[in-house]
Amino acid sequence: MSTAGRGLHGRVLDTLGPAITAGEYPPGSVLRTDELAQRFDVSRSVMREAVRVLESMHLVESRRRVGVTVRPKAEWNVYDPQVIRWRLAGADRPRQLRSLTVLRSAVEPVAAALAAKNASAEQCAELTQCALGMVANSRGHKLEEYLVHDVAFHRVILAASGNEMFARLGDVVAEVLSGRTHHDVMFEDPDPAAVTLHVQVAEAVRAGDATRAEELTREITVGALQELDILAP
Amino acid sequence: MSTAGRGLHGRVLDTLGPAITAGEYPPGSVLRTDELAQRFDVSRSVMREAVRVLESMHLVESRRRVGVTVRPKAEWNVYDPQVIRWRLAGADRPRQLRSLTVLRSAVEPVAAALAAKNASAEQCAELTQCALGMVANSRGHKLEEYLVHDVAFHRVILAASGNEMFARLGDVVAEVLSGRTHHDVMFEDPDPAAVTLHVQVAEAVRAGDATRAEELTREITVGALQELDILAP
DNA sequence: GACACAAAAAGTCAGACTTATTTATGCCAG
DNA sequence: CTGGCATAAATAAGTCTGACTTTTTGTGTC
Repeated sequence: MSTAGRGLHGRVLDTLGPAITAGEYPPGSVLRTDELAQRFDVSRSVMREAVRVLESMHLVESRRRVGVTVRPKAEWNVYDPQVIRWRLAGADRPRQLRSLTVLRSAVEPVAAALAAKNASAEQCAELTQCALGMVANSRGHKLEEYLVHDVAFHRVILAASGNEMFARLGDVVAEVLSGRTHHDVMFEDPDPAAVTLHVQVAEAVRAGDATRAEELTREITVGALQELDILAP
Repeated sequence: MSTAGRGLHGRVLDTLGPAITAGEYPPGSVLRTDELAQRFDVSRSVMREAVRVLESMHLVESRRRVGVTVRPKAEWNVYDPQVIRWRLAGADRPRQLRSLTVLRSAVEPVAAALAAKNASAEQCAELTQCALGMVANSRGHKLEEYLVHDVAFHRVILAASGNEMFARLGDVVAEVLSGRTHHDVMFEDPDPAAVTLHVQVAEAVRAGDATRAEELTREITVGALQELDILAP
């Protein structure tokens, strides 16, 4: 996955992208194309292509006579899937995971409400399949199988909302869920209450009950927030 | 604004980007770098940089021996500000505006709730200033002045939430509000009820009342949805 | 049907040249 | 001597060209 070896400029990005997003170069740092080309042992043309990509992500700004300057974090295109992956792979992974989980808590309930209104018969069936798959793997250390169905479930909800902006957050949710299972807090088996909620959401969507689907999904996301101790009582 | 004349490759993107996002090239269409370079009268190096940028936006995919193929809309990085601008400038502007408004309706209430908890004294003051500016320009055909304060208001809310993902949606909200004033439905003067709601949100945030700030903001975004006839009663 | 060959297009590189921008210089006036 | 302004130099990105490499696909032959 990720940029992969898609050409030499991809290799350069694989090390330069994570370095910048990790904050190794403070905002305002100046890099020179020629120097970078030497450092990575590539031609200037290749390095220029890499810089152009970083520039399109608003990670850097290239100006004549001054060089390639690193932009402050506040200007980065933090919704770029590549940037998200780089940051999740880096040191501030926990902070990133929190931001994304909060975003989920805002978006998914609304998406579920829309899905209840717009989901096709196929999508309803798929949703039920996913929920059943979660139930089937909710006990007995089958975390990987559970994760697959969990990710699929949320992807279907977001896609069924009919809103393309929501649909494109499927990858983000997948990263968050995957991260929770693989790196962060994840108990032996998933919370049975959460599993039940997913089943109920599938039912609500099939029944076309937008309010109920939204409320149930909100409970799911609240649970995700609590797992990360995001809560001000 | 936008990519501007930032080099020759920027010029190329200014016409190629809008063309692709407008759907002029159906998904799967094949472009050849050399041909494009000739068409735009630039060198292959410049053309390659432009293609790299389009590739990083997931608008196209470059493969050896086959060429530069246009990706299906579902794979585009629709959160890229540049892509958003291109699409807003094109034919499916109405659809795009609807998608973004729905996104707003999901995000802004949650952001307001967080802002009530996290906003600094300066941000509270700024928020009140914006609300007052909206009131002052709510009557007498001062739409431009009103817009400025409206945009600033929502930017402060999103920034004060303390969540970077929310904060980066400031530009998106600005585009939506600006679009509403300049191109789409906008009555002689803003809805007085909406103006009042903004003032009340500012008060709620200052008072630290998260629930009230969230509910009031939800009313604002519901109004925005109604303006675009997004409602299934 | 398997394998080898040929064509096509992107990918890479090296070097020369252009252009914009910043900084330093130097001149004249106050 | 100092301040400001025009001019010149230095610098790094930007651009172009042409030759070469590599990968992938399609084709044709055995």
